[in-house]
Amino acid sequence: MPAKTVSANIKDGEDGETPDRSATDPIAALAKALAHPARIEIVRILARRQTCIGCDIVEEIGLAQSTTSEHLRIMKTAGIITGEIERPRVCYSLNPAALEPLRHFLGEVSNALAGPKKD
Amino acid sequence: MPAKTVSANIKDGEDGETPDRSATDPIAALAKALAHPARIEIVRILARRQTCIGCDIVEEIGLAQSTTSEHLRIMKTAGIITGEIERPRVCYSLNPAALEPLRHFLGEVSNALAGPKKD
DNA sequence: ATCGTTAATCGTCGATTAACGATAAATGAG
DNA sequence: CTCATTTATCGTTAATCGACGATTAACGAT
Repeated sequence: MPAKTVSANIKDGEDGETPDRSATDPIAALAKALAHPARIEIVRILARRQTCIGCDIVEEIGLAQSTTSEHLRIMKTAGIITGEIERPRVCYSLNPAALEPLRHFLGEVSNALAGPKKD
Repeated sequence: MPAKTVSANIKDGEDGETPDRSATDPIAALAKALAHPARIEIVRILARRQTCIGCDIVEEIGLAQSTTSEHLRIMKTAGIITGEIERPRVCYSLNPAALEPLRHFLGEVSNALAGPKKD
């Protein structure tokens, strides 16, 4: 049995059974950025008060400042939030557009079983 | 499996700052179950051919059988897929309803910034 | 110039994840 | 019964994650 690793078989546009993760990786990356209760909570906070927030997030989620900063960094990297510097504060805002690929994916999945008679 | 989440190491009744992750945890758990390219790919496969699949998934995603089985287990635990035993095979199916909380959450987030005319 | 506030970063530690091979269980075929 | 097929599970290893405290950087105010 040819055991191929997930990353090893992504070489070029070779034929055969190249799983083509180029489309699935961004979705997984988005899901990963949301895969923590504290980060979901942060998104909720930012959705509630769409005005930028500073260190209030730290207090509200009850984790250490450094830990919270790390969660913010992860979501900033994923594009889910943006941080506008306003020394010495940073105003965080939600960027819902970044979540669109994930939303679209979930919609596709639901549709696939709802009406697969389409061609 | 989620031994200690954020809410686990927060003392209760300390200063009345209980973040209440009871609503965010399920969302994060769903995101976590999707937070891997191979699992996204599996969902895609099952959405494409809504008929149950067996070991074809193993071939299609190109990972070892044991690794694939683990990914299937994770998504089964999250309720995203179901596995009907049909010895010696297992027919996997998608359960889109399980993704509803995550879909709803993403919708809420988008709406929050689209129409925050409420106060 | 010094202090206070706010964020980001570094280093560390324990827990979890992801991957694999090997093995076991269950069943249909010969 | 024996073999082939398919899946789940065990044990292991390397990598990543999540949390924290301590430190640093950048300002505004005194």
